[in-house]
Amino acid sequence: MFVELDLQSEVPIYKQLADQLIEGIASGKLAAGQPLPSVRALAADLGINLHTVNKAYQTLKQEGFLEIHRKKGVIVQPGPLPAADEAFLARLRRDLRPLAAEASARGLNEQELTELMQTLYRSIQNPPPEGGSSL
Amino acid sequence: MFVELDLQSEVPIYKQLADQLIEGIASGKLAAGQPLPSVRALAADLGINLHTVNKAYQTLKQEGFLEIHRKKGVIVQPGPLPAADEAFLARLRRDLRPLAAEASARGLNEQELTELMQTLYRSIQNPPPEGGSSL
Amino acid sequence: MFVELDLQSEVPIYKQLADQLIEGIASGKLAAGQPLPSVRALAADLGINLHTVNKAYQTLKQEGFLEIHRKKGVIVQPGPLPAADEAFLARLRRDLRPLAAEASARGLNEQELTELMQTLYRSIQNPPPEGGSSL
Amino acid sequence: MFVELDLQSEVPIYKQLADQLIEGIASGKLAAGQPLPSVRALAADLGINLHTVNKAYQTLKQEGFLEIHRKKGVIVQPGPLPAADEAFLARLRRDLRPLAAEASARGLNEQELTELMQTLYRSIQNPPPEGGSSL
DNA sequence: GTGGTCTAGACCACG
DNA sequence: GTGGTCTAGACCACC
Repeated sequence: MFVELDLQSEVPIYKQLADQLIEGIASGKLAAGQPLPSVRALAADLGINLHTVNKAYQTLKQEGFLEIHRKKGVIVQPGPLPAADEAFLARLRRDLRPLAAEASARGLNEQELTELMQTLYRSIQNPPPEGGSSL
Repeated sequence: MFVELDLQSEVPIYKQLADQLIEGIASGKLAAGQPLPSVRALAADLGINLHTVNKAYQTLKQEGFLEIHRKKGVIVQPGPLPAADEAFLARLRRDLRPLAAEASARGLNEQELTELMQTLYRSIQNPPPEGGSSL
Repeated sequence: MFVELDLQSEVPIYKQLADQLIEGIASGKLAAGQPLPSVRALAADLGINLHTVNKAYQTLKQEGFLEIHRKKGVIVQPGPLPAADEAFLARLRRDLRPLAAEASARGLNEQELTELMQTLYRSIQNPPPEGGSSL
Repeated sequence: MFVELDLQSEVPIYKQLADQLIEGIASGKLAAGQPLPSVRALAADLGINLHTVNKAYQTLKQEGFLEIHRKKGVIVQPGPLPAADEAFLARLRRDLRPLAAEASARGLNEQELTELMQTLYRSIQNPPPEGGSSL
C-alpha cells in the first residue's frame, strides 16, 4: 500500500488514511472496483489499530467512495464516484477560506496561490511514480 | 465586531475566531496597529467563554499577527506581518492537498477548482460592505 | 428460479433468499408440496455458496415453510403453513415498530404509511408477471 | 431515560438505542432542541459501554435527528427533522416487504396487517404514560 | 477468512 | 466535564 502516515501529526490517523485513499482514487492508482486490503491486513501493514482502519473505511463508504461487502471485503466504488454537489462545494469553500485568508495576510498574491493549487492538483492527478503501482 | 461564529460547527470556536481575525487583517478591515477588544469585552460581545477568546488571541500572537501588551491591550501587528515562509507553505500544501484530491475525485476539473479559489481570494481581499467597518 | 439477490446489500444473502422463498409461497408462485431445486443446483444457479443456500433452507424448514427429505429433496410445506401465532406477531411488532417510528418522525402520516403497506401487501399477493412462473 | 434495552437480543444494542431515541422524537417525548444525556452519563445509566452510546448518537447525528456540540453535548435536532425522501421510502419498502410477505404467508390478511400497523403508529405518537416524562 | 459489534481503558482538545 | 481519537482484545455472523 502506498499510504504514509504521520503518527505525530495533529491530523487524525483515520483521516490521513481516508485522505490518501481518496487521493489514490483521484490519481487512478486505485481503480474502480479494485479490492482494498482487509481492515486487519491494512492495520497490520500500517502498524495501527484495526478500528482506526475501519473508521477510515466506514467514512469513505458513507461518502460513497468505497463499497464494503460481507465476504469480498472492501472495494473502490465500481460505479460513478460521488459528485461535486453543492454540499461538497460549500464544505470546500468553508475549508478553503481560512487558508486563502492566511495566505493573503502573509503576502501570497492571487497568482502564487492559484499556481500552488494547480501544482498540487496536477501532482495528484499525475503522481510521480514510486515503488509498487498500487498495493 | 464583524465576527460571526457557528457554535454548532465542527470547527473549534477559537479557530473560527482566529480565522476571521486573520481574514479581517487580510482584507484591511483590521489595520496594522489597530486595537482589538479586550478578551473580556469580546467574549461578552460574542457570548463565548473567556478562555476561548484568549486562546484565539494567544494563537495569533504566537504566529505574529497580534501583539499583546499589558497596558495597551491587544493590537494588530503594527510591523510587518508574518511572511509566507516555507513552514507556512508546507502547512498550506498539507491542508490543501486532501481538498484538491477530493475535488478531483468528485470530478471538479483544474479550472473549476482554481476559479473557485480565485473567487474566494478576491472576496477576502475585497469583502462585500456590511454594517460597521470594524468594531 | 425467480430469486434476485443483491450481493452488495447489507442484508445477508441467506436471508434475502429465505425472504424471497417466503414471498414466493405467499404469492402462490410456490405451491404447497412443490419441489425446490437441490441445494447444489440452486447454489450453482444463483452463483453463491452451498452453505448459504443450505442455511436459507434450514431456516425455512425450522419455521415450517419447507420440508426436507432425504429422497424427495426439498419441497414447499404440503400441509398447513405456519400460523401467525403470538410469537410471530411479537416479532412482527418488534420489527415494525422502529420503521413506524422513523416514518412518523420523518413526517409520514398514518394514512401514507398504511397505504404504503397495503400497496406492498397487494404487490406480494398479486405480483406482476415476469419470465417463467416458478423455476 | 425511558430507554429499555434487551442485551440478549439479536438486534445490536446501539440500534435498539437509536431506534428508541427516534421513537422518543416521533412521540414528542424528546422535544426539538432538548438536551440528551452525555455519552458517559447515558452509558452509565444503561449499563453499557460509552462507545456503544456514542455509535447510536453518531448514527442519529449522521441521519439528521441529533446535533452534537462541543460543549453543550447532544441535543435533539432543533430545526426541521429529516424528511421522508425517496431514499427513506425505498429503505422502508425494502424492510417492510419481507415482513409483509411472511405475514401474508402466515395467513394474516390485509386488514389485519394494516390495523396492526395503525395500532403501532398510534401507540408511538401517543405513547402510554410511564414514570418520568423524559429523562 | 471477512466485517460487525461490544467492551475497556486511555489521552487529548475544547470550553 | 464534554466529545474525539486511538488502542486492545474479544465474540459473533457470514460465506
